[in-house]
Amino acid sequence: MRYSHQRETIREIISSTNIHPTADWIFQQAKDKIPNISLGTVYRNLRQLAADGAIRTIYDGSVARYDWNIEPHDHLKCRICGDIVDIHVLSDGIHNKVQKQYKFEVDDVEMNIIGICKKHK
Amino acid sequence: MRYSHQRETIREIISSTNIHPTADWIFQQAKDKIPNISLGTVYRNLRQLAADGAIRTIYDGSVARYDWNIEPHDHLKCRICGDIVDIHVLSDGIHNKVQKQYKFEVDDVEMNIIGICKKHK
DNA sequence: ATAATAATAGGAATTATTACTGTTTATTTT
DNA sequence: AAAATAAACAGTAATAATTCCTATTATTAT
Repeated sequence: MRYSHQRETIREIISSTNIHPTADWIFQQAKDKIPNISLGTVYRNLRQLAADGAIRTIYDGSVARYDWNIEPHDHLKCRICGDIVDIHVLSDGIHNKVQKQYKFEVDDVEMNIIGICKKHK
Repeated sequence: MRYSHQRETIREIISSTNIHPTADWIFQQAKDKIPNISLGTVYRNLRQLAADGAIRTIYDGSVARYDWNIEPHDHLKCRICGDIVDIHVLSDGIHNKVQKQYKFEVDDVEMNIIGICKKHK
């Protein structure tokens, strides 16, 4: 993958936040640094970075969000404020259990816990 | 919620399969029974049935699928054939752990395990 | 410095989903 | 049983997220 200023900018934007931004949020931020960057460029690079394992794609309902944290972890999503927080609750045990019990080769485990965060209850 | 023939047909179609169908698949099936049913009707009823707790909405990447199984359970998704299978691996322990550790009121836990099923490895 | 080609901007196209509107139909009231 | 009410409908337009296309630009190897 050849170097590109646009891609590096996108990578930096994602790395700088914990909000698990959408493509459009990233696009808005990127425009401050590269005024004529296009949305297609953002999407193409997000796809490439994810394929490359540099970032992780997470799904919030049906909209894609991006996470710089590529370590195995889970998400807590508040249905009042929409905040998504990284947590780690899943043990590696599940990975092995599924592998054996269902003869299923596990590549990725995505767990999203939806509810109400402490600020809103 | 007033009775409707369309809604009952949609409910039956979902109940009759384990493939976790998309709205469009349900629409195609429904047309065999009600030739002039419209896609909007399918979407409206899916939303109502889900809000009512009669069916569950699951997200396969960014497309919505529907599941008649409303008991707590998890999903195994094969990235070769796309099949989604219901499993139950998550203990209630996680629910309680999150509740206490993060003071987060858990409503729903969605876990999707992505990998390769035994037919394809 | 030049050639080869990956990446870009800008816009059109696609896909999934929701919103709108005049009509139909299930239920309630008379 | 007929009339009134409003929920649900079909058909279509609109929206949102994402991908595709094409002529141009930028990076890298020679």
